[in-house]
Amino acid sequence: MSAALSKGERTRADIVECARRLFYEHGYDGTSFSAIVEASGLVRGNIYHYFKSKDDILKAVVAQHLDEFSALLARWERESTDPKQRLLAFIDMVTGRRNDLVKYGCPIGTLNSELAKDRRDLQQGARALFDLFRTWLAARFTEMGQPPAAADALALHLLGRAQGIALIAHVYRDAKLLQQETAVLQDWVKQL
Amino acid sequence: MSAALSKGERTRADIVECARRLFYEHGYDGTSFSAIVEASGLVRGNIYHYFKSKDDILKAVVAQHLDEFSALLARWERESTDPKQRLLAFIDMVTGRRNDLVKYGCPIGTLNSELAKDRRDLQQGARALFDLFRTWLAARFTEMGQPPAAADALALHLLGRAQGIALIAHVYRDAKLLQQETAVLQDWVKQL
DNA sequence: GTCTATAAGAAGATAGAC
DNA sequence: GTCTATCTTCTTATAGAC
Repeated sequence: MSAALSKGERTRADIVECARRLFYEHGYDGTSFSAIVEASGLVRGNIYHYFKSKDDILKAVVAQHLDEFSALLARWERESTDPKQRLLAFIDMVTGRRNDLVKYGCPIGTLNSELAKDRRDLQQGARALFDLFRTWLAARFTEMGQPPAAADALALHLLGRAQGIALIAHVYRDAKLLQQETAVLQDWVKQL
Repeated sequence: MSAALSKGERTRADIVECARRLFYEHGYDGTSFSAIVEASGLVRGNIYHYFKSKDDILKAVVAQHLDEFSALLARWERESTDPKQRLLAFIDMVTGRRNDLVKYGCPIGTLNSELAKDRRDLQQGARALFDLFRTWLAARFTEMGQPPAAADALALHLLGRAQGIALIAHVYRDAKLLQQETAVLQDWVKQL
């Protein structure tokens, strides 16, 4: 439950939301500052009033992602107490977002992949999004009786499988491939 | 066995090799034309004598990749007639290249991932690199008695697993994670 | 908090001399 | 085939009026 936003806070949130969508659809480097200007309906100077640089906007976008995914993970924990069901909720997210995944790839994976090559400073922040899922998934495997090291390995395994599926589906722009592979991943979870 | 190259052909090949390395290490968009100029030791105008645009250089880089990977696949076919051993050769490539994979990601995966967002024209050419492996891997599953549709699905599954491993290892810059996950993938192949 | 104007540099690409 | 010089456009960022 968040408090009502002041005008300034609303403007700031609007900028972050526009940037989040543009960064996802076109990549960080592929999104010019002017594109954010146009999408937000504001003017250049105004945006610089809220953020001192484009890098700064990305940091806010990553923070927003962290908030939203944290809320999602909390919801999955509320919706079921069975660790397997919780893991399946993770896979359901992948199938549920298949249209965007096919068009733009995984928002976390493509962002980290882009930043990892030449913007390691920014990637370090974006990697927190991986850590969020990695930790949460590992906790589910711990619930299933796995010791810590094995739980972390299984979490990374699942995360990697999901990333591979998203990448292949993105490269081939094919939702059927995504469905086909998530089914295999579901079977893997069920037989654990 | 290739014929000796003329001076012009050598210069052209040098440009492609410099660009290939830069595109891999810094991404396509992250590599400026000036960077290719400096790395090749030539001057701007000279490079434009061989390629009419930066996009054109990328197409030549993709073509070179296709040549090299085709040669690699042919070698794996010579080195063993057992389909499982051939699949394991594919995984051995991943572990063998772990240092570069950790630092720069998969040359095929990161290139396609970058281009798929906003340069679909170029990505279409780069996707041929995925098709090369997809077709070759599917042929191995066919050798193992799988019908065509299943062989293709298994090929994409293996390709996706390898991509996921490369991405995770790249994001965390961790060769141990790569080793850990390739071991799991080897086990999967062996139990087929 | 909003806006205009502009700085300062880097990008890809071209023309034309040698 | 090699080179210098330049064009145009786009980039992020800033200064300062209102």
